[in-house]
Amino acid sequence: MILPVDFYRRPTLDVARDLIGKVLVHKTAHGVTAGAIVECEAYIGEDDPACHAAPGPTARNAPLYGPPARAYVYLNYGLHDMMNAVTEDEGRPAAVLIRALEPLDGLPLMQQRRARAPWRRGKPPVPEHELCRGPGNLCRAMGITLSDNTRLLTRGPLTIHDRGISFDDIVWDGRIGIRVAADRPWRASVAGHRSVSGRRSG
DNA sequence: CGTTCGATGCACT
DNA sequence: GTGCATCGAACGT
Repeated sequence: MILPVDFYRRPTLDVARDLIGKVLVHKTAHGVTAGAIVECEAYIGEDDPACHAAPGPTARNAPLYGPPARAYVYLNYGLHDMMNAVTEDEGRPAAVLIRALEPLDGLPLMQQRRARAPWRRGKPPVPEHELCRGPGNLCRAMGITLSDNTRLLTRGPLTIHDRGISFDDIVWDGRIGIRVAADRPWRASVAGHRSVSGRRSG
């Protein structure tokens, strides 16, 4: 079942929690890839210094101000595409950053896309649980790029589904990789899952 | 085990 | 010109 628009039109922390275990699906000419979300982060409003809406409306962050259930994709560090799901009502800029997936479908295609990265040339294949570990890596493995920005997530090539997967032990931590407001516990992840980014404990 | 640092493109000031 | 919601290699314990 594809998640309806009303799934996203809710408080962003609720959406982030409920996105854990949901399945991101991308269909392209090369084939279908899919993975279960095991890590994501909430970015909520102009009062959140780490949210792209903090400076107020700009050309880049316009999708955050738009209606929910759309993708907000942007380029970071000149190298990595980042994919968010826009949440809450139009005019309330907020989104959930998808940070890691457990690969489910199209693993060979994921492998192929990861191997095509310039810095991976001539390197051994990526282990399965690392294919979609980290926001930049998952976009590369899934073939998600800037051209998917503003796309509706309720139909078309890029969708998020409920396949009845659920994880126990969902934990909240501070968001990763930001230099401001890193103390807000707005990062949801599956405890101990091998595809979750950041420090591994064993 | 840990920390540092370069690659790389574009939005924003 | 500056600074990223990163990745992974290189180096120091």
